[in-house]
Amino acid sequence: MQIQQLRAFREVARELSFTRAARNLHYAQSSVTAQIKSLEEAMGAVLFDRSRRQLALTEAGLRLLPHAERIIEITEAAHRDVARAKEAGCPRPAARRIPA
Amino acid sequence: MQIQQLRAFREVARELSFTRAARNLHYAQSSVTAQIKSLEEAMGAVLFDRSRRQLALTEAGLRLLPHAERIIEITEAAHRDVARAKEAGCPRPAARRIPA
DNA sequence: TAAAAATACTCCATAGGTATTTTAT
DNA sequence: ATAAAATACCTATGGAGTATTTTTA
Repeated sequence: MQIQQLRAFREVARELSFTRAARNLHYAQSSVTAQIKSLEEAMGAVLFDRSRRQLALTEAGLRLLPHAERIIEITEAAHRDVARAKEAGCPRPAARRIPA
Repeated sequence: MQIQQLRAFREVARELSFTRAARNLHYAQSSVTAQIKSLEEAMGAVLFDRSRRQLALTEAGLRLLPHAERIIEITEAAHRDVARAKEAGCPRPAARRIPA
């Protein structure tokens, strides 16, 4: 499971379209297809029902989605927090006491 | 930022040793070094203070760690939840209505 | 017919390994 | 002198693209 794949997954889930998701994320359509397929293999489950015209999340996909969103949120928070470490004065990293 | 890198990062943070982390995760030492370096580039910050004998987390590393742990936890929860979708009866995925 | 997804293929980047060198005690 | 981390190097896998085919309405 990769964060990048989760972002593609979330976008496809939102758009219910591989093609539109690809456009939004600046990927080729085939690349999004490959990312979802790879994610499905990692999860051991099919995430989208492709059998009808209108794409739909499967049970497994529905279960994965909130976790994917949470992970993406946390990665963003992590980036923000780490970026803030640069502003904050931290003269000697090793000298810091670890907050409980 | 990749989940795999976060796992390596967490292990190095725990062991305060690239070598031991590599052993624990069944990687070559150079591979862990590369993963951390790549993560550091992704985060735009040095995560470990390598200047002394005893490895230590930097300010940025300290800030990243709880996020890394959280993300790893969620990936595990995601796997569990998706796996449970297989036991649970889900007769026709497409028939499900998407919860608002 | 027309759209969207899947597939075939190509290319290149990079992940991981082994072996070696550098560094810090 | 000795651990440990960094580096050099090599290989193979896979990620991303273009072009094409298949599928479904």
